[in-house]
Amino acid sequence: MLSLKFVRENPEKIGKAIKAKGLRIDLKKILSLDKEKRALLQESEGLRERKNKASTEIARRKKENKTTDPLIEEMKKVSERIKEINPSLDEKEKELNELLYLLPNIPHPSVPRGENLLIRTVGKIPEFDFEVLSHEEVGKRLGILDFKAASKMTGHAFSLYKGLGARMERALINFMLDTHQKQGYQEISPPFIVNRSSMKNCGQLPWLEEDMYYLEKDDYFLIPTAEVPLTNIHQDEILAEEELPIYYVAYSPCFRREAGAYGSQTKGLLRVHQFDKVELVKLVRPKTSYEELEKLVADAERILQLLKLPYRVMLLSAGELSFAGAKCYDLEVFAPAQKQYLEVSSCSNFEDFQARRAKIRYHCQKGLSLVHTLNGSGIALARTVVAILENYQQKDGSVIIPEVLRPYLNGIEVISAKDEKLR
RNA sequence: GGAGAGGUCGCAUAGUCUGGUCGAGUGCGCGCGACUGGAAAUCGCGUAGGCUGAAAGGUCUCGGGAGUUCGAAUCUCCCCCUCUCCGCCA
Repeated sequence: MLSLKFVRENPEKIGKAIKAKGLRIDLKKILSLDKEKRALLQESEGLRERKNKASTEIARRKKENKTTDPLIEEMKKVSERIKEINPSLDEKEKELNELLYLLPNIPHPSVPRGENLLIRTVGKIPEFDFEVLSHEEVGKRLGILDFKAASKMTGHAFSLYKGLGARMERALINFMLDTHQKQGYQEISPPFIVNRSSMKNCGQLPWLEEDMYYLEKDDYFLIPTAEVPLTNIHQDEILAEEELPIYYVAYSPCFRREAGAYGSQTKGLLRVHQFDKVELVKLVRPKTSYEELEKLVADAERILQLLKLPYRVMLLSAGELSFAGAKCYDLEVFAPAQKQYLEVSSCSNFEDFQARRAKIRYHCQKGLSLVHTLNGSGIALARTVVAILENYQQKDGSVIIPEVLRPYLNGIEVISAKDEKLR
């Protein structure tokens, strides 16, 4: 969320951000509401001042056994006036607050206006002397992916991993957690269900409610990413400066309804309602946050480098930026059978947008300041599996297991249809 | 799910019965200072935030909300959370 003060002083900037993100918000209404609210607040506070003064006066007089009746009579009237004003003040405040929650973050000046910007391409795209199969086909032939079973027990766009498929999934999770943990991220195992305010704090709400799995009985949500629990660990806290920066890593399944996404990229594992992900979250001092963003990207990239998968880094344009993000790099892994790059990580700096909502502050020389929050996938699993199956496939239908994963799989080097025993 | 006890300024607690000099006492912690060769101990001062304001100040906040009252941390109602016991359960 943006501060009201900022909104008051920078309506043009916000207008631009709203336009870039394709939202419809009545900014003028916010500004006029703010004015009205402040006028009412002034009157209300003046009345309260009188009330408080009279109150202590009444107390004193009572002690001295003096008459208080005229004062009480007067205060009855003042209280009535306050009660007259307050409902409309509350209403205005509430309305204003709701509108404020709709405002997106402002893109950082380094964010491109038009197209996404290619920052770098890393790794070699493999060449095949045979026809490359899609991950679905590879997975089906090896018996490690079973979409039919998943759709029977649940529905469309769910996945089921079997045997070495399931074990590779687990290996990937452990490999990623270990790698990041060694880089200084503290491992967290959080709830996968969160309440409404945690979702609001991260900026998932109010715009994306339709994309969330919602547990109506409890007013809870299945997390769309571990960003939500991780970012909320310190909600409503004032941290000591020495505690920063804080780095967290967590594995979680991610639940997304993907409302309205039917038809686009829904084959196989490309877009599913539940996928595993290892997530990185940082809480940092504001002046270091852009430096920290670059390091975050590097930390996420390391996973792809160690897996020896070809990928590219994109800097998202203002239009592609998420609601809460100020700057975001996407990591996209190359999938040969798809003949395209797949997004496996978004690394964003939210500046103080989430921290303001979550009230995460720290003591600094100036007094109190909001922290900056960042997060990035490190990395999303389903599409990584796509990339492994497609990049590491061999002519005979088998798939070589990336070296770094072998220690997590009892040294197994290849997934082959013949090796039933291994599974 | 049932019964009980709680939720107060970093932590621990006082205040709630008996409404008013309580935005709130004390201890610990922390900061500054004194004492010291230096330190410990001791002593003094300071130490929650929001909004508003140039500042002085004003105002709001004692888990959240509603109510009673001239006046609510304190009384009433609803909700949330924590702890203990019981039930259920991996």
